[in-house]
Amino acid sequence: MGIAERKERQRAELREQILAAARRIVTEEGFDALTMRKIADAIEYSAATIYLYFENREAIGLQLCHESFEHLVSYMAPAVQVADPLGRLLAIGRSYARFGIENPAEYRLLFMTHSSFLEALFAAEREHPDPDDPGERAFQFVVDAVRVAGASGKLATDDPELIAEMLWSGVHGVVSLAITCKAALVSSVEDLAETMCRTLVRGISASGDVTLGSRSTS
Amino acid sequence: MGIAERKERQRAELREQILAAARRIVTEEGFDALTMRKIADAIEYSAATIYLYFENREAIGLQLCHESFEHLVSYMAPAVQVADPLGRLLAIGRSYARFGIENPAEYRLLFMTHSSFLEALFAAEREHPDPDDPGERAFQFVVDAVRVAGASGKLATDDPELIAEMLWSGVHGVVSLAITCKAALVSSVEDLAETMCRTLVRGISASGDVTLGSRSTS
DNA sequence: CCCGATTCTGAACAGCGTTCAGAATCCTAT
DNA sequence: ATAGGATTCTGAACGCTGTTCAGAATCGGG
Repeated sequence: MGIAERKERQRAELREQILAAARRIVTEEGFDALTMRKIADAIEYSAATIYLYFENREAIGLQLCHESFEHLVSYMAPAVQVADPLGRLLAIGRSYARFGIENPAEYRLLFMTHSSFLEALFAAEREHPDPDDPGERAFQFVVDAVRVAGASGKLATDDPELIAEMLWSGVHGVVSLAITCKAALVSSVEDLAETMCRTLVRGISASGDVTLGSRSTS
Repeated sequence: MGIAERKERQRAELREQILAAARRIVTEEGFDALTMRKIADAIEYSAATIYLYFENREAIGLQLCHESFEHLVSYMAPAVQVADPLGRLLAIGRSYARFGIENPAEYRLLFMTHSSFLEALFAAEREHPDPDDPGERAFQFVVDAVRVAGASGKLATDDPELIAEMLWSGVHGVVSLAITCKAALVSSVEDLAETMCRTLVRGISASGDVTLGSRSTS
């Protein structure tokens, strides 16, 4: 009964084609420009067909988000190799910023979309907790790093989640502001991100002066 | 010849009605929900009439932005009364965050809209420089405060604009993240904003320990 | 009171997400 | 081989969007 397998495979393939077309459009023109009819043209099917594979436009965006979260994690993961607790936090911040700068469309989709996919993702996570969820992994990754730094007595404060969210917010601020309007900033995104990471790490460290690794330590 | 005056007054009044209706819709439902036909219903004119008073939907948003910038400045202005340079920076950060938290729709319109009114505002500012422009005033306000702190020798670094933009980015990160998805944050926006302001000021200050004013110093 | 200028509107255009009846295809069972 | 049910696909439509424009209505100076 290889027929059922083949049909399922074909179904999965078309689904993948839809996602590929959608991702291309989002990357090139942004999520607002993602149109069902545009996808339909790209895959050479009618627009109505897409609804046999995805509930609606939102569902396509959500799936793209899941994949982009994996992408983000792949940027941040290497930071665990940095042994020094504060250095690791610095490395995480830098890699997060680099992801946003190098993949603005994905970043916008993940963290800056009006309909807020993040909201939907976190709601889903709350209903069906899944430690393997990339979003959850990414956040826990930061919290853990803060915990390690706290345990080593190098932090001035002791609220891992608060500090993790502050670090996230700080770098997010740089990236999102740069994406929303580069014109409003005189400094380069790179300088801004680097300054932000260093300042935040310096601000949370127990001792005033911190030995900050070289900038290439991303 | 009071007729011309009256006509002009009536014209200005209708224009104001359009803006008032638009502001109400944006505040209650967000900019995406701002529809020409919705405004038309509210002011009891046809949708086409609006185009006699504004070039397009974007122009209405831009005008609302100008007014919201004034609103933002009114939040930050009192911070000049804080004499201590670092305390003033702290006060500015707090008041900026408070504006965003208390006026999320306005904040979103100013700094988080896809079409980026900020971009348009800065482009206009660049063509016709106007020191009285609220946006320009707001940014210069922060830069000046950083300069004062730098001149008093209380800063570790010496690049006023870079530092100003980093401070802006940091608080913007907190506010925008909270607006995009409160659900993703465990900490309260208020705690996050306060921690961010304190950490950033601590991070840029020359001496490690900073005497931070009480939280009510907004 | 006329007539040009101003002000306003209904209808239309092209585009959007989404739905649905029906056509087309495919696979199974006889 | 073929009948027929399930699956897959599509064209047309609905209601919505921003915007344009010809023409109607009003207004005010001469």
